[in-house]
Amino acid sequence: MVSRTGPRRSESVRLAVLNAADDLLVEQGFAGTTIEGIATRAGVAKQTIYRWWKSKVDILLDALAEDAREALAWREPAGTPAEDLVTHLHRVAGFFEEPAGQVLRALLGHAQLDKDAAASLRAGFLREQRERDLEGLRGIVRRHTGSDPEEATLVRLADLLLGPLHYRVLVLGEQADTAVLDTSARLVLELAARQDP
Amino acid sequence: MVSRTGPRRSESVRLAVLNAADDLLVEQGFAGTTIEGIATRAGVAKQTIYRWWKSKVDILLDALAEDAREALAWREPAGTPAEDLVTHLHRVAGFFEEPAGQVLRALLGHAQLDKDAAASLRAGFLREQRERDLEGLRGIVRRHTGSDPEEATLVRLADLLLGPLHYRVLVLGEQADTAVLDTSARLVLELAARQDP
Amino acid sequence: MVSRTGPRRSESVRLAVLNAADDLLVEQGFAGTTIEGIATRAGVAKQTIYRWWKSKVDILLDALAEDAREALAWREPAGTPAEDLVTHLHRVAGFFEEPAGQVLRALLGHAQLDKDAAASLRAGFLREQRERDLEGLRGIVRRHTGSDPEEATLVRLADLLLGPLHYRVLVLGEQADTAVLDTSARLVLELAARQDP
Amino acid sequence: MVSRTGPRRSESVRLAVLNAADDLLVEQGFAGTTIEGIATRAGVAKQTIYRWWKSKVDILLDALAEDAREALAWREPAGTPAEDLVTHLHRVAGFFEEPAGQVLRALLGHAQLDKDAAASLRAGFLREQRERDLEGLRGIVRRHTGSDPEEATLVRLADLLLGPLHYRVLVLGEQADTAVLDTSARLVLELAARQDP
DNA sequence: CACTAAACGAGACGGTACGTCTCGTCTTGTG
DNA sequence: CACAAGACGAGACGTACCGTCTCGTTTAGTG
Repeated sequence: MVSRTGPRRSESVRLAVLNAADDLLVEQGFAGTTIEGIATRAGVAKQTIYRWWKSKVDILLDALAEDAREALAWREPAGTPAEDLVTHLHRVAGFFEEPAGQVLRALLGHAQLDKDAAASLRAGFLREQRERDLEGLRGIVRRHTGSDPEEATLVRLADLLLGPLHYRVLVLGEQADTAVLDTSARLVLELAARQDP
Repeated sequence: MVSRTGPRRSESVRLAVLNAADDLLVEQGFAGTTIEGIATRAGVAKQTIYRWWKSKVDILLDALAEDAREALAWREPAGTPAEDLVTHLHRVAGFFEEPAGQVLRALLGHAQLDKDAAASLRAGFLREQRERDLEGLRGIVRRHTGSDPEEATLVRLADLLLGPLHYRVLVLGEQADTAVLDTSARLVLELAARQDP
Repeated sequence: MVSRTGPRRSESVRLAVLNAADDLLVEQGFAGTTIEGIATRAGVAKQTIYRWWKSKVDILLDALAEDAREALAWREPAGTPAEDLVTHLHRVAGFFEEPAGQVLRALLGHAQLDKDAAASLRAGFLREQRERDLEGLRGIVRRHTGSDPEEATLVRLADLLLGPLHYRVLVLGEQADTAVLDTSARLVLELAARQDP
Repeated sequence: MVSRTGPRRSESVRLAVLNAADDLLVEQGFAGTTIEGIATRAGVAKQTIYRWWKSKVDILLDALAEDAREALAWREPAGTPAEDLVTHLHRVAGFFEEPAGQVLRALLGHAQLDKDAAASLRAGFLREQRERDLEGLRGIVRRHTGSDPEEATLVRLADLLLGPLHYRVLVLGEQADTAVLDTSARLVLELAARQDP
């Protein structure tokens, strides 16, 4: 006999918790986002939260997976490789202004403070996003040069492409401007064409 | 008459607190670095800490100022501009492995979680470091090309130089490798020479 | 539907707190009886104490109610009215030497220092004890004289009976001796018989 | 050589401290009367207070000595012994309503909580006041009966005289009314005349 | 249609750290 | 050298959440 008796996990509870966490993060910041607060706001018992999530970081990771995958996905070709690349970069930059982007920012920030949280984030969302980024960039380069770059080269191109943007946002705390995004994109394509970096 | 009567702020207390905070951050992480713990470790009363610092972040900012300025300074020319630039980048990358670098990492992480902390960090240490970086890079470019870059160009070059490194460390959580640092440095000098980006 | 869901107040916690408070008062005195100390000694969290009591005085009032009612009760007739009256007085005098008597002494003392505490003590324990005293004395007088005294007379008799005892203990800080207790008792019965004061 | 060099204890400081303590006790109660508060209100440094007094109780004892001696003194005969006795009792009852009476009440209350404070109070003010009371009562009895009472008798008479009053004020927290004071006084004189109690 | 059995709300509990308050001591410069 | 000013170590205050643990109630299958 396989199936259990009794009630199943309530999907409405799950969504209420994720939404409450998202809302609190935007309204109260990371420190103000407490399990106690999420429970109250979601109309849920603390025990119910602890039944399904290990910590508030775990909740936010869940919320992020729900929201960020699509927002940071590489889209189908819609113009020249250069245009598509710049468009993607701008989408990423814009993402950091949205609520879901705030969640990512908070998780990246918390990852600097907590090795376990860092491991979870990197083993899950960041690893997948890194794969999506490399795959997306590989497609752009292929369309631009007609051939696939080597893996090591691709990795370095991705760092050059995404590094300045993240540096502006995470370290300098400023929105990335068009100039720096355009430069990054142009450079990456130029280097890819040279087959040199 | 200018000078106050009564005892003055004790410098030994100040140093004991900064050291205790540094030590605890490395040993226990950011969450484990509590005011209570710092006070105990430093052999100091909590009230004394609250008299001089607003929060543990404030303490860490103070500790950072004490330790990081020199470590992240641009040195006098010692080789070709390219050599000096790569050397500097490696020094920055190495800094993140040191205790003081852990403090910076923690503060950058916490800045993603707390707007006030972000403002303090950016109004103080990061603004000064940004100035040092721009000034240092300006000197390198001048020696490399014989003339000063425009300010807007310089800013973009700095983002290209430092972005990939910080992206590797803060987002991907890996040490920056020689390949990516060399590429960043080489590219920046090439762009500076072209006077184009 | 009446009953709440969830866990109920733990009686064992309540008793542990009351006992810890009693013990600390005797061992450390009133100032040394801190909420922190009670919590530690009772093996209880501070928050648990604050959930059920407003202050340490509130705890001591609770402890007093638990212990003092019986000790200060008027007993069934066991001899002549005069004998019973003297016996009761000696029991009251002896009570001040016991731990529970120390609690009452402390609360009476603190009531001189804090109007709120005074109000709590008088609205609760002291009012009830006053009623018990008047009722007990009324019974003695009835047995002695064959009729009930007037209420105003009864009040004055109670003050004459209990005043010297409390004056010795609280003001002079000496144990009440047999002579003064006997005199008080004898006088009160004499006055009651005269139906005069 | 007797006299010291340098400044002497400042009498104005002494009075400022005593007044500040008195005022604070009336305005803020005993707990609100802190050394820190007294120092601020008196415009005096804490150290200066600790130089001359051991604690706030010590200050209040000092203030009491200044104010209460006269108020609780037995006056010269002005009428019949009975009249003088009742008058004195009313003066004592009234004293508890005055600021200086509040100080005595606070010190009596605190004496229930602190053995050291109790010892100081009883070794000083209370012992002297007890002597004044016995002496005063002895004079009244002598005038009333023509002879001196025995010492043991005198003590018991004093307890009967003052006990009900103090019981009303300190335990029941009510003002002593005329009826109880008159009864006490009348009884004491009657017993003295009988030469019996 | 009972009879399980788990999910859920509520919330008591032992803890830990928070930031504040006052204590009594010690230090420094002024009159 | 008394004094004002105030830094300092100490430690209790009352609060906020933590994560764990009962409780009764509700909701599905199972027999």
